[in-house]
Amino acid sequence: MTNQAMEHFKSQVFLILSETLTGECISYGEVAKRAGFPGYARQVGQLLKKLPKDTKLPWHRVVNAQKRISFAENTDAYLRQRTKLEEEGWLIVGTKLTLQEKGPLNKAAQPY
DNA sequence: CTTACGGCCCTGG
DNA sequence: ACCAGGGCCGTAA
Repeated sequence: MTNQAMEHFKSQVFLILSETLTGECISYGEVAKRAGFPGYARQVGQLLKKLPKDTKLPWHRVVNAQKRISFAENTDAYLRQRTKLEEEGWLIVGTKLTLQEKGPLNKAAQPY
């Protein structure tokens, strides 16, 4: 991939990210696909990894294709993501943690 | 439910 | 040029 393509890819990823709303979640592969680079899921991960910790982008809304957080449970990165997702209405369960099945909330953000 | 494998494609040593 | 290692993915057992 040329540098220019990378730049494009990068900006597309950030754009897509900025467009994912509260209560939604998207997979790495899906982001790559929408960005016009199917198969570049791992690159998406690498980009997110470099985001400044004070970023406004909702990096936590990106999970793997199995709807699981892609961090080991013991890590703090895992904890940060989990906390954020729970704040947005997601239910995270089990030792291996799974995200709630029913897609984007739409009307779900409100607890009751 | 779980692990194992092959394929994926950039980074950094 | 080589190689190892990732915020991955799909399939198969």
